[in-house]
Amino acid sequence: MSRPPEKPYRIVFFGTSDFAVPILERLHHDGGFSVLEAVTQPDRPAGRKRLLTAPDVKRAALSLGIKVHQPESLRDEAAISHFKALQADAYVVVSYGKILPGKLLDIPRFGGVNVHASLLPRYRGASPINAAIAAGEKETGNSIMRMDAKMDEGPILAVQRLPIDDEDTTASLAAKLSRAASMLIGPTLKGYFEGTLVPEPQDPSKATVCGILTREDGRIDWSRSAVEIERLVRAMQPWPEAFTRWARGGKTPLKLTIKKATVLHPVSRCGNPERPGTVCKLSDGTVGVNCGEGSLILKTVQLEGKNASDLKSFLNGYPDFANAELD
RNA sequence: CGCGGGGUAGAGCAGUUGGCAGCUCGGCGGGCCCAUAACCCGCAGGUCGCGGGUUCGAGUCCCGCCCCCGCAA
Repeated sequence: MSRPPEKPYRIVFFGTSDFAVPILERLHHDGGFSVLEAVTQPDRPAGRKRLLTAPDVKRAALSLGIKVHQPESLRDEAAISHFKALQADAYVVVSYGKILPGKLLDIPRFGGVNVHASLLPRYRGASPINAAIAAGEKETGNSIMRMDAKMDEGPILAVQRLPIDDEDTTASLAAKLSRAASMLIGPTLKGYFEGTLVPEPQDPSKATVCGILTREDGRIDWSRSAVEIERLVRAMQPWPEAFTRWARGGKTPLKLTIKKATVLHPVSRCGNPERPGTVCKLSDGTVGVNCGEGSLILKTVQLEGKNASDLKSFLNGYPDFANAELD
């Protein structure tokens, strides 16, 4: 506001995944900022063909005409001198995927500002959206903080809250959060730069931490409750996806991904109260699975090697699934 | 050349040593019933992913290509 448009703040953007893209775009189109370059992870081999793949932020930056920088390391002398030469006012960091060393954060006069998709100090760490859904939270949000050397522990500049819908997956919720954060980033940066926003320290006694997800985090433990498993299905979308194993006819078990499920009953089981993981066919033609507590209706599944299909179709091809034991 | 599974009716699948292309669901028509995601009768619907080859004959065997999926990231 007090800043004339010919002197925009000089920003270096650090980001990698698609979550960061709307925020980068917003900053780029905001006349109050000049995005000097987008720092993102190097292209990596990905996909079935092991093709070298560019991060989403790289593609977005290129189409916006923003210079892209993909250092292997931020800790060598070359990196330090590169960033010193940029003479940025601040770094904006959104799901970059690497820790920024303190030495780097000390370079710009306003340091680093990070967007984190949780209501800090809860869900610090690498998978805040997944963790919030899996825990059954009713709301989550974004926190914009000033960065310090420790992970997600810096003082808070701004918070926005967002309800978690019963149907939300990590994919759908991340899209909402990303869009929301893109609206908040500009005003927050300006407030911070101009001193009207006072960073508030986090209360460490309320902190929780979530780690980076692995494939195994998607494995379904049928001894858990139906409510928890249904949340897991949504929390693990789009990756790694909730899965179980089906040893069809005693053959080698195949991975069965549960793409959509609903809670049949939170407490009681379907069919005979067998061991958890037992499938039972219901009178209306749908299929339930007994859990440690309650039972789950499967809606959409995908067997290893096959395309995803709804349960009705699946049963047409695999009628024996109605009596399957899942593991 | 990273490893592996797959492509057959609208959907999901089966198809044996090469020998008339099948099952379940869905669709259409008819029947039955107080009633149904129930049951009975009938009908339609296929360039078997694409292109070559072997053969009297290929969904099936051989070669090339495309696409989907799991592992791996």
